[in-house]
Amino acid sequence: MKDIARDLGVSLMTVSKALRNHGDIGEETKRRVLKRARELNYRPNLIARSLVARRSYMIGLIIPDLMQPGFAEVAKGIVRIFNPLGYQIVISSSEQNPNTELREIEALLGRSVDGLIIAPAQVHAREELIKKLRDGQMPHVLIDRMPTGFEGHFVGVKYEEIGMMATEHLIEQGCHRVAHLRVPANSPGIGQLRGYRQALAKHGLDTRADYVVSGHHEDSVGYQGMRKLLQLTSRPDGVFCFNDPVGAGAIKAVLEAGLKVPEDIAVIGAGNVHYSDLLRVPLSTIDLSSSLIGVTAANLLSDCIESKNLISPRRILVTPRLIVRESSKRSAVVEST
Amino acid sequence: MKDIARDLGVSLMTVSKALRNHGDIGEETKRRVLKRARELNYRPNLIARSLVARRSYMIGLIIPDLMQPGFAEVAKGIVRIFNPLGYQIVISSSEQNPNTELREIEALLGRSVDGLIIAPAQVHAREELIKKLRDGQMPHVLIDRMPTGFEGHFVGVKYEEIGMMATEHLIEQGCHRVAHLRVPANSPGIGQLRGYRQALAKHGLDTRADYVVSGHHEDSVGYQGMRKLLQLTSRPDGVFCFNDPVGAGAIKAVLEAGLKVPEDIAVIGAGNVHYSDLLRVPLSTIDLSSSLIGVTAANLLSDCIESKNLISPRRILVTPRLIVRESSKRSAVVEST
DNA sequence: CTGAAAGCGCTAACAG
DNA sequence: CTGTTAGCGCTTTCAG
Repeated sequence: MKDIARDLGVSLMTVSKALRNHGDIGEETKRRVLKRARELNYRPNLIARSLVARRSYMIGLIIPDLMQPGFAEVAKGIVRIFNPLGYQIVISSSEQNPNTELREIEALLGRSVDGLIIAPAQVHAREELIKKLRDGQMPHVLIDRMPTGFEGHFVGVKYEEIGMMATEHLIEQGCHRVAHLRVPANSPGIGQLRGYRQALAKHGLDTRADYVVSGHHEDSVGYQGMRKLLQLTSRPDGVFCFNDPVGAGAIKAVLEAGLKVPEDIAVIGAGNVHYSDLLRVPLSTIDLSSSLIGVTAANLLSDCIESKNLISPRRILVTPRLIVRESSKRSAVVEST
Repeated sequence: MKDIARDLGVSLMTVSKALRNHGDIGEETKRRVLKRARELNYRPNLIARSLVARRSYMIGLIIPDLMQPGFAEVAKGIVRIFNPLGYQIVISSSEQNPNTELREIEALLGRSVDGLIIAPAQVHAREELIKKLRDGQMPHVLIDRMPTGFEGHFVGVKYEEIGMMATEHLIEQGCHRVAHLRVPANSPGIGQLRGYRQALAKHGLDTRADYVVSGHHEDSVGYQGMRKLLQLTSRPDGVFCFNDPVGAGAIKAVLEAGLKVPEDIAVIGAGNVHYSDLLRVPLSTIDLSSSLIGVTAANLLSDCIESKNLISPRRILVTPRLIVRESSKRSAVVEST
């Protein structure tokens, strides 16, 4: 920049203004500056600009795990909104660890990002997290899980509605003994369980404790949990699974036992991972619109950043969508009976 | 920082040094500074630090698509190496578009990232890309695809070996008519095709043009392509698929036609996406160790950044690994015959 | 329309 | 061990 000014015999300021076409500048001068800049392959130093402008045009994103398809989708949605707006995304992974999460937030704040989007590692967020966010003046939006005690912007899914929708669908397909395979201790899981119970109550069905099986690892709970259910004297005829991988595992267990899906046992998952269509039995599921969550959160955050006066906390819940595939399609059976 | 200095009656420099425990500082003074810093909830401004240190502790990462499981895995590997080293990752998506890619590189350079990891959008990279990277003094590593004419660091997979390995496996399982379903026009695809042909040649089998079916969309080529193959008078008895989704589609088509996998037609994919085990028929595959690619690239880049004198270009090829599941397991059949 | 002065928050290099 | 001086690359403010 100094070089350009020297070469053209004008002041630094003139160049600076020309480069940002900041009004008050001669047409002719501007053209000359721009031309020389291109020749010199000039590239503005965003770091310096950030320092004085107090605006970094960076957004911090913290998620528990990049490889969980849902979060990758969320991230993609966010990138798609912010990149064109001239923002870059700084991504960190909390690895499901609240301490790492806190450390990464700290690092992002130090970088003076313009805003923060966080998918919290835990429902029971450390008080520090809540406090740090509340007291700081950093715009932020939480997504996916809503930690207890948090009062700011939030974008998520109606997890209860997922449970409700899935369970009700099974009931409508003629299931009378609906079980639930779950991974406990996270906000989605709790909401889904609640929805499951509500649906049962609504249709006058019993909630049996042994029909709810919890496991710790997504990978195993579907298969192992289903095997447990199969041993019950009063075997369930429908299973609502926490997510699609669990559902896939459940189907595997049912088929291995020589039973049929959905005739003997109907199965539904949640998340609509894109391969659900290719399973042994195509899996019915509830679509969570993760990408929409990302987009919505990004737009909300962008509003917060632009608007001078702060926006009062908004809670946006995206509506889940039922997707019916083979694994729960019993209506034909019911009709022909 | 100024506040701390004032409060303690010391100079700015003293504070600065204490904060970074930069030798030459009194134990006592240091403790006092650190204490006051904590009280004031001081957080160093990394932007300012970057400006003078000419080191941003940020790494730029550009990938074609966050949602492709392979790239998410790569990204995770990179994050896992760099976060603990105090680096943050700025992520951009090229959306498979060379222009966007160029624009994002430009943006990242402007931010003075310390290094760049790029999974190029195209094999035939724009000359601009090559030139920009070569001429700039920005450390960089390319991954996954190696653009023609590029001469810097590269980390990828031996795509030929994938084709070779998969095809040879099918042959060893007793297949004599091995077909290949592919998505053309990208570097992995070309390498795999070459490996496929080499394997056939090595075992004295014909390469029939109608056994190689190309499609444009991953989602459809597996299913549609397989249907084409099934109509051939001399039907193949083994199919090597470009990746697992294609393989899953192929299996679907075979089963629909009333044939059995692997007895009538054995199928193998590539990529080892984690659900391959849950398909109608568990899919054999070649594991690409995407995570290892990320880790390797990150380590290499980190070396480049640390070392003063530049490292001569390195090409690292990760070795793929055969994973045998139901979809290709015919040996039992062969043995019992 | 153009430019001179001051400073963003921090640090490297040296002098006390 | 501590402090002074200078400046990173850019922008804001205000005076020509």
